[in-house]
Amino acid sequence: MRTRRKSEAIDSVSEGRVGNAPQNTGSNQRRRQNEILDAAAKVFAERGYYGASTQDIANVLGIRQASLYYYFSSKEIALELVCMKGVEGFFEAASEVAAKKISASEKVRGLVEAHLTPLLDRADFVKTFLNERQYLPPASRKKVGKLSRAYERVIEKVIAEGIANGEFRKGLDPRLMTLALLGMCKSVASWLGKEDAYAVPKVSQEYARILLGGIANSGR
Amino acid sequence: MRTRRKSEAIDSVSEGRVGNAPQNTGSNQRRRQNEILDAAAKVFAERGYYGASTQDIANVLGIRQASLYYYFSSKEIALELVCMKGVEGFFEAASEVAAKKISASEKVRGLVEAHLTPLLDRADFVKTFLNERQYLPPASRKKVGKLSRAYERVIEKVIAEGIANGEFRKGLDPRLMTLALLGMCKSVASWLGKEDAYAVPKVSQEYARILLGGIANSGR
DNA sequence: ACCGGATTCTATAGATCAATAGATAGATCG
DNA sequence: CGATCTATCTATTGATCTATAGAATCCGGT
Repeated sequence: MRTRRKSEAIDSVSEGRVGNAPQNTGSNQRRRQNEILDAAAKVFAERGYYGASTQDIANVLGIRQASLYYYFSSKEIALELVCMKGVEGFFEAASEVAAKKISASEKVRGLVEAHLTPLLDRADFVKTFLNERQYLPPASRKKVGKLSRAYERVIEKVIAEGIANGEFRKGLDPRLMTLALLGMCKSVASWLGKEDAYAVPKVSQEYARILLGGIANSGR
Repeated sequence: MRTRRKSEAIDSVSEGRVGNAPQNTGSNQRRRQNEILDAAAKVFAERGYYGASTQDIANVLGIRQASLYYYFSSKEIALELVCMKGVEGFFEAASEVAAKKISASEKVRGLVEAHLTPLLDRADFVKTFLNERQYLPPASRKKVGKLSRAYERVIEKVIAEGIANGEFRKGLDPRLMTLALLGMCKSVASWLGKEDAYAVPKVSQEYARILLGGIANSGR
């Protein structure tokens, strides 16, 4: 069924309760919700939002497909939550780096590292955010996009700052540079773990170096 | 229906005939096939392979869903053809650049340009190749992956060559650098047309400059 | 041991999807 | 004018998908 809504099931995300389940005495429910989200993230990251069925998610958990709906009122809401968890932290981490009293170059290093580090422990959420957010319903996409754009603006500002203080070259376009940085980093999610010679610390170090100094042999 | 096959419909791609249609007197059929492919590419690029229905493709063309099967025996084959058309040319164009008698730096510039230029007139095919090839059935994925890896090797070789002749710095990892270049370029497909301040020539010039010299203000 | 809420299950609705079968309109050519 | 080929149509099949309804089970507290 594509669109049908009549019960009092909660459709939007609010106060951690997502769906029509009553709150529990302890935090068991919250814990279980996170397990379900983990499974959803895994399946979304692996097969894409439309390629993944709610049945697939249930299979990961070893429960029945319908049982998912005790926790989530729709597949779309699950996607929204996974995407939010995939993007949240990016803005904060980047803001922290940007606020530090270090050179713009060092900030760029920090930004790359901050972008790649979440791949270590939340890869499925990050990948889903990066690749599947386009399939969110408009309202959710707006919410996620807002966070996303704020994050981009932090990066742009660091670049602009570096240009202003002479650290970066004059003609550089902050927006285009931001897109370049994000593009480079985004693609890491797709091959990390497959290209097993490369782990996050090495990649972030090397990528930052490329962005800052290029590949040319300027030394000696 | 997911898997059903019993008629003599042609399942694999061979000699331009894809499906069970008899060949035409003229090239009308070939032309029509390309129109259908264009529509499929458009829809795949827009909504993803699983997010796009054969009905969507038919709607673009103004014909009935079932009519598509006169030209293509399955949705998967259409995806394979779109992906092949999206990747074909990359290897050749890159090989041409690599064979030129120019410096490695100029080759990198040429490689970036060669990667971004197809976005001008085949954006939907390229996007589908980049984002949807993962959903190909194993046999097709292998075929596409082969071309894809050959392309990557051309880039790696240019980088390695530049390191060997001292143009690029010593510690540089050709594979990682290739992934960086491809990542940067791949992401362009997702925002080109939306970030309307940037067109392909400007982007490829700027991206090549970032890769080669970085963003640092080394001059003066 | 029992009660009541929490959680999962069975069963099914209703919709959509890819693909097939066969009919039919249109063109081409004798 | 009739025959054949081309391209599209109508109609349908069977699978699969999201979501709902309501029954069954589990489990902690008393």
